[in-house]
Amino acid sequence: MSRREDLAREAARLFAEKGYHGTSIGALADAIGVQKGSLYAHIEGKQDLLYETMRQGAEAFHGALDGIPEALPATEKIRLALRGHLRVVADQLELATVFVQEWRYLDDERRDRFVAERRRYEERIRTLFREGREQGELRSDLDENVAALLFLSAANWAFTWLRAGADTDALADAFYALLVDGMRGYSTPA
Amino acid sequence: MSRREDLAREAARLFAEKGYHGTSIGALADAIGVQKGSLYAHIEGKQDLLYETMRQGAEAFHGALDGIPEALPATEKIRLALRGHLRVVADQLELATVFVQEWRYLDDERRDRFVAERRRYEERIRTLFREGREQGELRSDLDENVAALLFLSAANWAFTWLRAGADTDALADAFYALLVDGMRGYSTPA
DNA sequence: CTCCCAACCGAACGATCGTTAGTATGAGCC
DNA sequence: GGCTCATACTAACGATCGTTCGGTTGGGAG
Repeated sequence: MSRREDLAREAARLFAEKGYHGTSIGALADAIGVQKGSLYAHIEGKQDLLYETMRQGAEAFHGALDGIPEALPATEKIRLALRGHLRVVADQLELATVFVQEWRYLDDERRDRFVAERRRYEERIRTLFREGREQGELRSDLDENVAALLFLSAANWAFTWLRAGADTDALADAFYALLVDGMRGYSTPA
Repeated sequence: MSRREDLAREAARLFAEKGYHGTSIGALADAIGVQKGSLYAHIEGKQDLLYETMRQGAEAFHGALDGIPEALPATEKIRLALRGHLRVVADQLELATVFVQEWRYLDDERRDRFVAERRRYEERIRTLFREGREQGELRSDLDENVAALLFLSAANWAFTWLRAGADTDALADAFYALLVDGMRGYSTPA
């Protein structure tokens, strides 16, 4: 692993723990075991490290969606999307934490780009629910906006309670079952 | 409104927008229209302002739960709890934003107390779902932990998309309907 | 052996941070 | 008029911030 990657990883760890503004370049240098001035051989500035983290995060989350076969039923794609999202969060908890919490400290231009990327992700999720309704898998009066919002709430909040090593597939399936079948009725009638 | 309350409100606004570490005492003083040294006639330190915000937040959220009659069916209490939570978020968006995002910057002792308060809130929600299951309103195989987690995810994520003035009761009911009846089956069979 | 080059050091920069101290103003009360 | 008290000002404090820069180091390539 290159020194630059070391740096980015340690930065993500500290940003997740103390926040972007709560993490000083000096503290980061200490964590690496180097004088703070030395960091500038690898980065242009502190913003670089935040941006790098966000870029990796966006890639990871979109990548998880990309791995889902287009041909599957919409409900199955929803289940796999939830699995994928939770897996990314658990596998790269610090990355996910920064991704959800610290994006607003990107400088203006980069923040705009980030928000656009996130919108695109949300739209991909919303599309799954619309698809499920239109193809008769989900109830015909389903509001895809509310459904997607509930999905994304569960997904985006996961960094607060998920721990590395958790069985994210089982957790995702539990969430999925609740979303699809509800808390009142009995599970999937045959 | 007292000067101190002005200060707390403006601090919450800035903390919500820029984060605790991203908001300087100087910027806060500017927003009030006063020299930064003058603030110390009203506060002991910057931490005070954060703590004050958290205290108000905890009070608001617990207060919303307190207003729910104990005698109602569990499912109805769940619906009202969701209504209450979203109403607090929409009515005091900046307060809620700081409450969810900035609590980790409290100093150690206060943070511990905050986390305990939040745990208590989560436990109150979990209890509602357990009650619903035990009294036969909700399915007998319901995992109250997963159910409460889904509820709290929707509730805690709301600050990111809710806007002041929204019809939070309608939104809460839409969430509630989805949670209880699911996305697949048709709504409440008669 | 020499040269290169990435990595790092050590010191310093100006800016900004949260906080303190001493003083001034002005309204309300006796 | 004298007194208190909340409010605010000005100036400065030491600490820390992100960043810059000239010099040093050490291992690999030629």
